[in-house]
Order: sequence, then C-alpha cells, then structure tokens
Amino acid sequence: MTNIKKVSELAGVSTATVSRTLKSPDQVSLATREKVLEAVKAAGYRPNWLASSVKSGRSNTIVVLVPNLVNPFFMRIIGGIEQAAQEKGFSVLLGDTQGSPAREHEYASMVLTNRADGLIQLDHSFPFSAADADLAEDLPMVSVCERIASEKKYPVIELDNYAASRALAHHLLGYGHKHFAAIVGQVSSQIYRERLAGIRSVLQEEQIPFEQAQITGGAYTIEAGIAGVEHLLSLPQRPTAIFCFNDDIAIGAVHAIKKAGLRVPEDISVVGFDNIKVSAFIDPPLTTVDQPAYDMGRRAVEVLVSQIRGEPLVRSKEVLPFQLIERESSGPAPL
Amino acid sequence: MTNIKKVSELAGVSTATVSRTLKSPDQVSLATREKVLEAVKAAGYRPNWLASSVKSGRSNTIVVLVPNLVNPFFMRIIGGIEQAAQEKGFSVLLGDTQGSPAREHEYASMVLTNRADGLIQLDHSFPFSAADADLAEDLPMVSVCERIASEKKYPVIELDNYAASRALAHHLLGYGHKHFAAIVGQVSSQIYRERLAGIRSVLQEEQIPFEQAQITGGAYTIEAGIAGVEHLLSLPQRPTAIFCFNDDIAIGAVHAIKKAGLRVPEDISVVGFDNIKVSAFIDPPLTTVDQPAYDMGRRAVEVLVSQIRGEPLVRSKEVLPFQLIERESSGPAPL
DNA sequence: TGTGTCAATGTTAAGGTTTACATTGGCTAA
DNA sequence: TTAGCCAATGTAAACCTTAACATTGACACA
Repeated sequence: MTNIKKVSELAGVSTATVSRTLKSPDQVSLATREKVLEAVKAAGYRPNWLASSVKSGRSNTIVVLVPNLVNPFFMRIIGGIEQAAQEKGFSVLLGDTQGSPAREHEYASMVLTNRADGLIQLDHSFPFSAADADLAEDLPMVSVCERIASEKKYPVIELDNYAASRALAHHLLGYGHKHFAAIVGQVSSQIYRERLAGIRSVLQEEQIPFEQAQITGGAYTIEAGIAGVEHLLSLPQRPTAIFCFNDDIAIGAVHAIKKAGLRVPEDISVVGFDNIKVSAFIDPPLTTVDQPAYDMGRRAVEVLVSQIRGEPLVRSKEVLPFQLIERESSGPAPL
Repeated sequence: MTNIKKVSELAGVSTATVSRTLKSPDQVSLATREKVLEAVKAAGYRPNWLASSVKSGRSNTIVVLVPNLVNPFFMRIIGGIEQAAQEKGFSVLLGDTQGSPAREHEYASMVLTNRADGLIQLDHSFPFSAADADLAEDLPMVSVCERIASEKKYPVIELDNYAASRALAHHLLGYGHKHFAAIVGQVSSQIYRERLAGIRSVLQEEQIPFEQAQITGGAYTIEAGIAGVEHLLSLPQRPTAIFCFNDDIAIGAVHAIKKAGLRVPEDISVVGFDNIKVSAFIDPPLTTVDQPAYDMGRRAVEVLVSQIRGEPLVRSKEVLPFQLIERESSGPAPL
C-alpha cells in the first residue's frame, strides 16, 4: 500500500505538505507543489478514502432503501437520486429490502455506524429496528412517494395522490363509466389510503357506489393485476373501468382482460399510475398518471443533504406535480 | 458522538475489552460481557464502521457500474448482485454511468482509494482512466454479459451469445423465414459481434443472404426499436423476421410494426433477447432468449469476492445457460 | 512454597489522513 | 539593525477501532 508517508519521503517533505498539496494547493508554494505531485505520480498514490472519512466523521454516502429493484418506477427515482448525489459529492449505497423488515433494519443501521450519513426510504415503513429507534431520533432521513410511519415527521417528497386519483376518476366519469373497480397494490400504505379516498370522494359526489368487493390487490406486480382481473370478472356485476394503482398492475390487467376475450377499452377501461416507459408502447397504450420520478429522486437528495449539513428544514413535505396522461386504454363505457 | 472510550469508562473496563465483547465475545468473561453490553446499551453505542474499516484496510464494499439503471435486465442482475453481496457481508455502491467514460473513471477510481474493494462492470469498456490504468492492473474486477476491452483478461460471467443467436435463427428458419433483419443495440460491443456472428453462421449454412442494410441500431431502447422498424419498412425488400438484440428494442419494434398497420407475427415475426418480465405480457407475448440475470449477478459477486480474498482464479470465463422462450411474437413466414 | 499455565484484561501502537499549533526564514518598515 | 509580519512548512495530536504484546492473578502440581 502506498500511503501518504511514502510520498512525503519521496518528495522530501512532510505528510502535511502532501495532504495540503492535494486538498488545498493554494497553501503550498509552486515549487513544492510540483515536487509533491511528481512524487504522487511516481508512487502511484491515491489518498485512502477510508482514512480521510474516519477523520472527518463523514462518509459522504447515502443509503437508499428500495422495496423492489425491478420496478422501473423506483429505478427512475433512483436514477435521480444517483445523479443528484453525484453532483453533491455523495455516493449511493443500494439497499434492496424486498419489503423485509430485517433487511430494512440492517441497511438503516448503516446510518448509525457511520457507514452512511443519511437514508432515503422508498417504502412506507420506519426502517429502524425497535432497538435502534431511539438512536435514530435525529438522523437525516427522507422518504419519497410514501410517508414514513412514525411519530416524528420526517421530510417527504410526494405526489398529491388524492388529487391525481380524483383526476383519473373524473376522466373515467367523463367517458360515462358507472361501474368501477380498483386493483390497489400494497394495502396499509399511505398511498393506498389517499388514492382510494380520492376515487371515493369523486364517486360519492356523483352518488356512484363503490363496494368493497370491487377492491382487490396485494402487490404492485403484473401478477397482481392478472389475479385482480380474474377476481373482478368472476363478480356478478362486472366493472367497466378499473383503477390500477401502478402501471405494472395495469399491464397485468390489460393482459388478463384480453386473454378473457374482452377488449380494452371497448369492454373495460384500464388506467394505471406512474407512467413507466413501457406503458406508452403496449397495446393499447396506457392511460396513467405521470409522476416526476427522476425529479422526486433529485429533490430527495437535496433535502437529505441539507439535513446532513445541519441546515434548518424549510418544508417537511414537498408535493410535486402530477400529470394525467390520456391514452387509449380508457374510452367510452360500453352501452 | 459516543465512542468506544466512553463505553469503556462507563463499564469500567478498557477499550480493548469493549471491542472484544462485541467482536469476539468468547474471549471475555460472562460477568464483564454483561457489564459491557449494558454500558453499550446505556450509551447507545454503535461501532464506527469507518474506523474499523480503515484499520482492516477493507471496505467490504463493491461498486457496480451500470450503463442504464432503468433497463430491467440490468436491474435483475443487480438484484442478484445485491443479494449475494449481502450474504457475503458486502454492500453495493451504485454507479450509474449512462455510458459516460468520465463517470466510469470516477466510479472505477473508488477501488483505488479504498472506497470499494472491487468492481463489477456491466458494460464492455475498461472503466479506468488512462492515468489510472497501470494502478488498476491487479484490482478485483469482474464483468457480466459483456467482456471488458483490455489486454489483461478479467473474469467474465456471460452467456453463449453465439449459440443463443443460432437458436433464435433456427427457430425462425423453422417457420420458413427467408428475409431477415436485425436491430442490434449498441454496436462495437462483444455481444454485438457474437450475436451477429451466430445469426450469420446459420444463415450462411442455409445460403440465405443477410445484407448490411438490414442491420440497424444504436441503443438498447424502445425508441431504437421503433426507429429500426421505420428504417426497415422503408427498404425495398421488407424483412419477414426481425432479430432484436434486447426485449426493449423488440417492444419498440412490435409497437412500430402494429402502428404501421402490419401484424405480428402474421406479417413480421419479432424475437427479442433477455426475457424481461413484461415481455410475457405484451401483445403478442415475445419470443426471446432467457438469460439467468439474477444468477449472473450472484455468480459475479462470488467470483469477485474470491478475487478480493486473494483466492486463485478458477475460471476466467463462466458461461451460463440460456433458454429459448417461444411465444407468439414469432410464427410462420407470410406466403 | 514455588513455578508454570492459562484465562481475563490492560496498554499501547498501528492503520492513513487531516489539522491545530509551532517553527522557520525571508522580507518590510521604522 | 531589528521588530514584526507572513508565507511555507513541519510536528504531532486527533479521528476511532483493533490487535499484538504485556500484565495480572487464580489455580494446579510438584
């Protein structure tokens, strides 16, 4: 291992001068600087990041907890996180939790052990174990999309899910639909409650019933979409419009509807959520709500880094704009 | 910051005993152990990972260079990497390079600065800058899917792209196709050459021409698939079967073909590569080659970690099995 | 009793870097 | 000439943990 001491000997200066040459060159005379840089090159020296980090007490690293790596929506968020982190001189540790609390605990504890300076949670759970909870009190943590379930309010970057769902509902009402269903993904989350409330509020205003039987789900997957449709088609009153709580579910739903010999949107309209890339290119292209995933990731990093730097929190909640994307998977209700 | 010294004072023992209690408890008497653990709890102490890492000289971290985070195939690989890394006590630093050499250099240099112990490259370039190249000589590095372009042969986990392409070609020949085209994604990569060679070898055996004009591409994206089809449909001799070098391209190709008023597979057969999740659920479901992405990621970590541990390299190249997945996007050639 | 052994614990150096403080020496201004 | 200043550099402590080596003391056995 070539270390700073070896370089200092090679250049005939002290280790402090080597350090200064690399970190604050203006404090070193030109002649010495050149001498040192030459020695650095000759020795093939690269400063040991671990050593400087232990000195500063900062790892300049953030850990991101993702429930599901293969979800393209999350990946767009992470793309934004990665980009912004890099710009700010941070690196990103990936924490694929698969929704497992044990894994969440493990990754979250990295912030307690100086392995990371802060964390971004993409799921809705409070990621620390009960044992760590009190230590986690004032740690930099930000959530994206979901709100972290805890007494203390951590900053959150989110969408107005209530309004977005209302927009989808109005869109479908405009097509004359009267029989609705929802395939909701993960129950027990903030998102679930808000979106459902948004839909309910619109239907109530129009005095359209929306029964429990019409609400199904379990996960944000294509399979859940297929299973949801199979369930819905077995009901006595078939819905003419289905809210899917993300685009993967919607893709599964469209697939299952077509497989059952029905048409989208002629027989059943399907709307999704997230606007993932592929949604525009399936048949029929998906009506959905666009979330600015990349920007949400970027913003999360900005908020997190300012927390890490100890700057006062401006807003504990930021709501980013959504956009209703009307495509061909939704259309007039059948007569 | 509560450190080990504070705990040692609280417990009335030396720092060494605290360290031993946590790292090798069998060396400490039961009574002391309990005393120390109580103090640890009372102080809310968590060992500083940076400090122990600088001591050991190991960060137990690997950095993964990904050209494109949103590609679900890469994400499956990374899922495998993440899982295996966690099992082996490593964490994963994410390096979203967007194909930019500057970013590759930056992430790769993390291995030189003790920020990471090894790296996994998902692209085909040698990720170190020219200045770092000689330092990078013997660093732990593994590539997945693509082979790293350098004199020194780094271990690679890959697929038999040649054989897989031959399988696809035979599949299409079996349907009576005679006019082929390919939308190839990134040119200049190993994958490109091998897959093309595989297709060419089969067509040559059957004395079927395969002209340069029929080969198009540029990126592994849906848009490239669309652009590719638009180009191919403008040619005097329209192909009846299109090889797409990944499923995203194939999804774009199917979309564009349908948009042009043609049918898949009745007018044109389309085959993809990778078998991403959504490929089974688009219309028509995609004929493709399944790559064991998750296992490739896992295996890459195993090889990398054994390199990090200084174990001798068993094989510098591991070829994992592919599987031809025949679905409805390919069918008999039109008359 | 004395010696040897061993488990338990303490002391301290080491890991590589940064930085507060100290030193050097050249220069200016009175 | 000399005090004073300042830029350049050096010295050594600090960051926190770990581990090699040292010490202690209890116990066994001759």
